[in-house]
Amino acid sequence: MNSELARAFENIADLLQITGADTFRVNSYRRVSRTIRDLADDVRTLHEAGVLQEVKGIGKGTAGKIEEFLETGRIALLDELSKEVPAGLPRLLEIPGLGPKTIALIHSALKVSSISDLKQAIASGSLAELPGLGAQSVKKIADGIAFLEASKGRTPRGIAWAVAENYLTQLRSLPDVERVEIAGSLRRGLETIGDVDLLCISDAGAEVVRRFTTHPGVKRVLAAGPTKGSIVVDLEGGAELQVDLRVVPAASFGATWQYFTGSKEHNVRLRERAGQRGWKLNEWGLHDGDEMLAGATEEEIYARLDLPCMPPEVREDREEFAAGAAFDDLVSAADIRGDLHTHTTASDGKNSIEEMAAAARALGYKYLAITDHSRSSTIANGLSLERMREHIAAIRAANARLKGFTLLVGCECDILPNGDLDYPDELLAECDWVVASIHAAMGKGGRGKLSPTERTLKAIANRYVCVIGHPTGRLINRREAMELDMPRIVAAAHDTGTALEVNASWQRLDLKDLHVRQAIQAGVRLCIDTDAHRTTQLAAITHGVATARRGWARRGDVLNTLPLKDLKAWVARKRRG
DNA sequence: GCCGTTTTCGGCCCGACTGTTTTCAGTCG
Repeated sequence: MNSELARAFENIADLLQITGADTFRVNSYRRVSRTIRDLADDVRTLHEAGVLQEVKGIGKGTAGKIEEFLETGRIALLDELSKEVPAGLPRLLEIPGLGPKTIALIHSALKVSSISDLKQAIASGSLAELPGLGAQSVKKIADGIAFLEASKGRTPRGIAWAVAENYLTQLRSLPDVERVEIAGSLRRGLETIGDVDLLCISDAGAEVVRRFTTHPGVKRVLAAGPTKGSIVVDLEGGAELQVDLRVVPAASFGATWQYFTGSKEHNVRLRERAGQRGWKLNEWGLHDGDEMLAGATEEEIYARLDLPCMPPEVREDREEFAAGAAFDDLVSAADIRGDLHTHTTASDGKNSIEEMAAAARALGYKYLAITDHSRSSTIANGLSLERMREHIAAIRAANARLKGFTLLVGCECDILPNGDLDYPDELLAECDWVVASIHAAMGKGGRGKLSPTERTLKAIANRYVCVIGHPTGRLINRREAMELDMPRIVAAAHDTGTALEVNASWQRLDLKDLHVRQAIQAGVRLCIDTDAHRTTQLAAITHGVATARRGWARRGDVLNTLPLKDLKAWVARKRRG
């Protein structure tokens, strides 16, 4: 219900924008849309409790429209706007470089109402003849269409991260470059990225930008000036990704880093706060008239505004400005003492038990759970009862050869379509650690089959199950999450003391940030695990940590920050029930 | 459309860049 309503308000905002409505009114609808999407509770619940208008950003007008939607399934304003504006027009807003004013112009002057119409108008030359548009603008729009069609939406963070690291390394090797950092949504830990933002301190801006834009991997150069360079690179599968570089003086680095890290909504709040004190905040610093109050570091900017220094992952204008919000003990990668979901060659992994253990040790871990697939995951070479018993012995033997590091015997046990676990309790009892996951039959259930929610609840009720692996089953940009009743699952996890996983694989990031927040607010423990199928994937823990931090997870919320002794005590308590 | 320790009207974040202009509008982050 929430996401449906959020989409409706987003549509209203798009349509209003094209019809030339007041920007502030448009922004109100966008804000309401985002607020509803982020809501932990169902809007219907809030409506029935009569507290809808207590939510910040929802006023009399939008509350009325929510009510209208709940009662009739429609919103009259949206219906009217949809009649007025051709269906293909809002899609044009997605074209970079093309905004509402130009869209309104080309629609009224040329009857353009879709991307294909627009392409024709470009080809025929009629677009270039419109007032205010010239050859350059038309080229920019044509490039924007090409980019939109190639980029296929947002880039998963794992892919964007690799691109960013490549350019970081290149830039850091240049002379006259003092510092280079990642900004933007990548720094904030988002699961998908629009473009990569890089920031550097240097006195030789033009030369740095020249080296950046002439790097062998560059496909197109969008801009190249003394302080800014912008390029497009190719990704696998024909997709493209934009990378922006900005060069700034050291005195402004903190302000610019803060500014280009965003989010936009967070920055708006921050500048409002500066304004309330009679100051001005921009990308160059925090100013009182001509006097610069802060700018070299982010810490001093937040401090001058009487705020805790906010970790990038919480800068979303959710509740981080609320009084008393503190972020000192958010979980960090350095807190993680072991990985509790990994695979070996015994099932579908690429490395041996010993190799995985060595790689985990190299990361500074104290323990590692080997959790290969259970018998029903035939496609993943799941282990039969007999093979699992041999595997248990092999893990124990490997562990006996290790000093100062512990291998835990585990399994990733399938949750079957009827909600039963794939191994009998006697075998689960022989394991130190049990991950239970759904891998097949992820549809709705029905015809006597259990729903994913009911299957998960049944698994949670088993005392040997320590954690539910990748609970929603989504694959970013490839497979939708299962339809789960998350409040029920979170409540059951809390009641039974079962943990929920934050799967750190960048294809999954499951639980996602908002679910993390729901879970920890209910007092549920998390495990941040990589689900590594090879040694190199263990390092991806950072993506899971970022996701957990976006959900405001503290060190104490995450089981695998515990020393081994405490972790084992936790398992023992869970088994006693 | 939302909001209020300048509170029911009149604000609502800010600057850079670009391309088309001859003083500025549109777009972006």
